[in-house]
Amino acid sequence: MPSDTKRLDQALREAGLRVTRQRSAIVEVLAHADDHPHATEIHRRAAAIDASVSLATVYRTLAVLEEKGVVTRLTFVDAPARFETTDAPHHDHIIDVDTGAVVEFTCQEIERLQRDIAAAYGYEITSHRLELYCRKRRPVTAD
Amino acid sequence: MPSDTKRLDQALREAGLRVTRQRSAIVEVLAHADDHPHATEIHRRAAAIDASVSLATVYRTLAVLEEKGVVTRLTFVDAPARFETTDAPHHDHIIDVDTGAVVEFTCQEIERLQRDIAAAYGYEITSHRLELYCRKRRPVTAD
DNA sequence: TTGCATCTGCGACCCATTCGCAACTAGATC
DNA sequence: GATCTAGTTGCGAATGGGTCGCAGATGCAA
Repeated sequence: MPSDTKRLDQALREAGLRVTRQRSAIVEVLAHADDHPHATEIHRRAAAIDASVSLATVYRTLAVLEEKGVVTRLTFVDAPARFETTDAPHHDHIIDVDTGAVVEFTCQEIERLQRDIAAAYGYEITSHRLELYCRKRRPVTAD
Repeated sequence: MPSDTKRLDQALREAGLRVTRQRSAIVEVLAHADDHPHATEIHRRAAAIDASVSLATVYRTLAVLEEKGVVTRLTFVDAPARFETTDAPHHDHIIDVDTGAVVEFTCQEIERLQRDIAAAYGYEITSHRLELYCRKRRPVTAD
């Protein structure tokens, strides 16, 4: 039971939300996931903990947690939404187009440039999205 | 009839595709659009030129043009896909969250940083997406 | 233990997008 | 210009991620 589980359970409680069996199962799954699963996958895993968890409840719980800022929804190109716990303050993503793997990264320099650009057009950034769809570089061989 | 229309018509022909009334209407709409319309809006406008254009054909034509690299599909958060002609080599987008307006911008510095980051993780970028969801800055007033 | 507002499962529904299919047509060939 | 046929089309049904309404279940405060 990582502290993440408690943290998320706590988040539910603090938000004035009831801690139900279903929500606990979902939160447990999120706390253990390190692979940005999508809703159906979260449902599959949560159902393994508590068979009564329905997909609708998974979506509802994810929506609630997202609203509370505890979970972040990632919407990549041509794919169902994926989810991650909001533990790190902010980061962007590299998506391996071959495997679907997701790598997180941060770059303060880019963040700064973004703010500058927005400001230049008279805007303030409310949120942003930076995704690099990538392919593993072939290791350098003697061919 | 801007040259864009001819360019797109040409693209159809060069790609070995037939230039039909429907496609001409759709291409005409795209050539004139400067507001990144979504499929339904493109359909509405194309139907005004040729009432026989169906929504299915709009989607099919957009898919074909996208495949040929003549049109780019923009998939923003919580919104149907929008489309733009691929005239400028590359740019990213600022989306006004209040009005839905889209502003294009480029930043070579960010492009470079992206490549560096991907490389640091052993990746090559195949495509990327950078969107700034923004709100107009309140003009400075004496409050 | 009770009371009830919050949650839940279920199945219907929504909305953007795609697909199957028979009818149509661009445009190469005669 | 008439013919031929593979590429296109409109229609309506299907798909798929996600949401909703409702009646029944259940945290949890009292």
